[in-house]
Amino acid sequence: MGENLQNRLKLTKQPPLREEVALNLAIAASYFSGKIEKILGKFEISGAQYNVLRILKGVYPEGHARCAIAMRMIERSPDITRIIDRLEKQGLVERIRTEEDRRMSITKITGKGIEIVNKVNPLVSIEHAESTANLSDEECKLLSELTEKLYKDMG
Amino acid sequence: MGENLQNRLKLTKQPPLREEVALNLAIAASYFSGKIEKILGKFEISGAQYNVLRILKGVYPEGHARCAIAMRMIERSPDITRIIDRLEKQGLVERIRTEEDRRMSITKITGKGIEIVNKVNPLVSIEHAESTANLSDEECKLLSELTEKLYKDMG
DNA sequence: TAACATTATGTGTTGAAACAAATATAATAC
DNA sequence: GTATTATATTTGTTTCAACACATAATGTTA
Repeated sequence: MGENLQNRLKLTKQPPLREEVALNLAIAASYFSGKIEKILGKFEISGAQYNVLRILKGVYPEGHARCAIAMRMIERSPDITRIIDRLEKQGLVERIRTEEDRRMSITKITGKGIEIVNKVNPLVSIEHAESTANLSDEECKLLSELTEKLYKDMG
Repeated sequence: MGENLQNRLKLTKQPPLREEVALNLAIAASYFSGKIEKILGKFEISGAQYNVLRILKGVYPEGHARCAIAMRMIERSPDITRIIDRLEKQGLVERIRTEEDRRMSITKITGKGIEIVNKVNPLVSIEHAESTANLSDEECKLLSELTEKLYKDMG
């Protein structure tokens, strides 16, 4: 067992290899998201909200239906409606009802929403660079490949 | 960019290397925790609760103070008290007030708690093995080392 | 075209997380 | 030995997430 895991969780006995990976992955990811949420807190948006804004900015000036957003979320959330509700209340997105399919409500990012993402993105980039400073480019690529392999054929 | 990431998030342009790592890490970890929480749901406990039980089982028949538990959590939670409240209500842990330091409340896992962990652990092990089936032992070790490097010198 | 299934979103409710402030005890400094 | 500071936990409050169910529109099929 690595000494970092040992220090972090104060484990007394060596966990099986495939449990150790899972633990390390969870710790690393939680560490990352904590850093990012701290940045987002300054702008009074949550990680989930930022995720939605990031997705909508990608298709601006078009919008996305709720289910299209749900598919693209990093952490899948069953309750996009409420996340959009809050973003709408803050004036960061707007809902549009289309005539083609009146079930759908298309959500579009507003100018104010774009502005926030434009302010947040560089800070997030810097944080990512700093958080991964212990890894070389080669190691980053390797880590990307290994994690992608993990979720490859999962629903 | 790997095609798995491409498929999962439907990205149109290549993100910078160090953002790609962060995305992949978050997706993989979320995938893992989703699988585990599905198992835990059958026993009506949350991931955080299981985490506490796992920690307390490690020191049984002794217990831990609240802050000792907090330090050992995989995802750091500012609100262990409430998690313990709920576990206590379910009869899975008990609180003991020690005479040495009357500020502290020592939490100990009960027999019923141990029973649940003993039922859950094998299922979690199997899930971990299945979830990492795409990786060889060597790749698992590598992934462990890389993720440990990430959170190494972080608070 | 009426009936049924499917898809897309919204609502109601309950339980849990986040953050700040409060309480209680212990350790330290003077 | 009292005042101050630090530590350990709990409580209050507000916001957020999860789950099931409800509503509405579309698609499909006899």
